[in-house]
Amino acid sequence: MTEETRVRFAPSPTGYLHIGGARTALFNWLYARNKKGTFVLRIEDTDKTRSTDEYIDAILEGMKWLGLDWDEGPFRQTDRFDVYRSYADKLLKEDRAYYCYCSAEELEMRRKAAMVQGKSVKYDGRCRNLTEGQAASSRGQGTVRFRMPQQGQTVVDDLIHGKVVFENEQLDDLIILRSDGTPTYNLTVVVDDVDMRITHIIRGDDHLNNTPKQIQLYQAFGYAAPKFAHLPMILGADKARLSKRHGATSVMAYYEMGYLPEALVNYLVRLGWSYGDQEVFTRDELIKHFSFEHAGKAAAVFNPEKLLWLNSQYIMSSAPEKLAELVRPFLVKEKIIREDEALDKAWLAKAIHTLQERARTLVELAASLRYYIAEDVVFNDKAKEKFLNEKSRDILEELKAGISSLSEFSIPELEKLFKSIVEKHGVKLGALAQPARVAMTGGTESPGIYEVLEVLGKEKVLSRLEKAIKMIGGA
RNA sequence: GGUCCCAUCGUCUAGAGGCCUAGGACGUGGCCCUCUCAAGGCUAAAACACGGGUUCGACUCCCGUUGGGACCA
Repeated sequence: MTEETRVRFAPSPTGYLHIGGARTALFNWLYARNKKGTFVLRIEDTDKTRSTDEYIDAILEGMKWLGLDWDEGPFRQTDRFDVYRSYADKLLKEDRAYYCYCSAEELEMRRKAAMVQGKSVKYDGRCRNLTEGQAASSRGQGTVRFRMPQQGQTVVDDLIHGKVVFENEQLDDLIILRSDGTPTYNLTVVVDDVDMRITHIIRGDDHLNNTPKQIQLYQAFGYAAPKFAHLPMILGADKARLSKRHGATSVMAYYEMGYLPEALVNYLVRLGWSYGDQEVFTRDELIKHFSFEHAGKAAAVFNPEKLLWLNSQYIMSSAPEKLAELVRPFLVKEKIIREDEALDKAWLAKAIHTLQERARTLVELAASLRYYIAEDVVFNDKAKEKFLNEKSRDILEELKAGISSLSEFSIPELEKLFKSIVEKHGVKLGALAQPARVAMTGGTESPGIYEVLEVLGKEKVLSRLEKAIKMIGGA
């Protein structure tokens, strides 16, 4: 019987869920779902000065929006200080760890000296073998260091990079407890991963160099090291690590900009993973096909253009009824409807159906819904000048007359009417469609004119034509 | 500075020695469709960092160089 797969996402609540974190969470989630394993969420909040509850909520919110549900947690490291302490005590008792009384200033000086001499800047082991007497003199304010083996090699078994070999003599006697007794990152992460029985550690490759030290800690505690998968970093256009100055990095900022979570997920997963030539995936396909065999090793540049394209693909293929729900907050935000205003769902879906292949985001969708929903048309000056003038008055009059006497207000009937008017005047369809379009929408870009008219309905169409004709007359 | 990682079009990537005249996608240009804008279709330009090996044969394997990145901080 094979062991259950257990993975975890372990963010520090020192900021919102950002793109890089979301990608790490996503790969963990996909791996867990693919293996029918367990996805654990752990909040690494030991840095009390920078961690806040607000950020914890923000991270959970981001994960929920992306649809990354976890099976256990969220656990908080601040609840577990006693556990870390007991693991450290165990190492101390077994002489796998020792007290170190070197001050931060001394260490800094020696580090600099080592760097100048071109030597490895690791701890020089000064307090490694202090006698009881030597130690007793300053006991109390020391840090606790892990006694790293100095011979042999440590091998990281990585699902993406293969076996990565480190010489143990390069490994530092890392500090596991600070002089105030608080645990350090390398201790908490190993203790938690041991306690939570994590089988696969999937995280950014900025942690690869910490891994051999953690493996040694695992072994000191008497456990076999888990498998690792170190994901490449996500970079900005300038190839520097993605950060605020590259624009939106918070996941929820993409919600605000009108992105669908499916699009972001799809984009993020393709950043460093592929499945042949396929670009667009359903969630089930992602879960089914996901594996580290197709994961890349190289850092990837975040490309907002491609994300936007993917979003437009998802908007195009979404059910209008679903988009109607999703676009609502954006309609409110754009002040197109009031917060308590009800809209006819079927009608809204019909309107959206005409717009979904021209809106790349929900924000754009909301913006173009304005001319369907709002009472007054907002005219674009150039469009008005070009198409609502003396030249178009007669033909618009005729259109208005034709429409009011139409027995059936439908797309085929409207099309017939337009064709006959155009034929009679000996002009191209555009000579009628464009003025009509401006009269209906205020601008020159819209869905097909018959669709626009049909969505608006006879009454609104007639009143907008009336208004346009009046505007021309008054000019 | 030491250690580790990485390297295919501008970007994301396919490629597990002959299938490569290096494929797809985004973006960009052109054409078609067309009532506008989109969508869609067709099409063009665009890459194996460099140098050595190994091999009958290297984008693919090995070594080095260069360049990027991470960690130690």
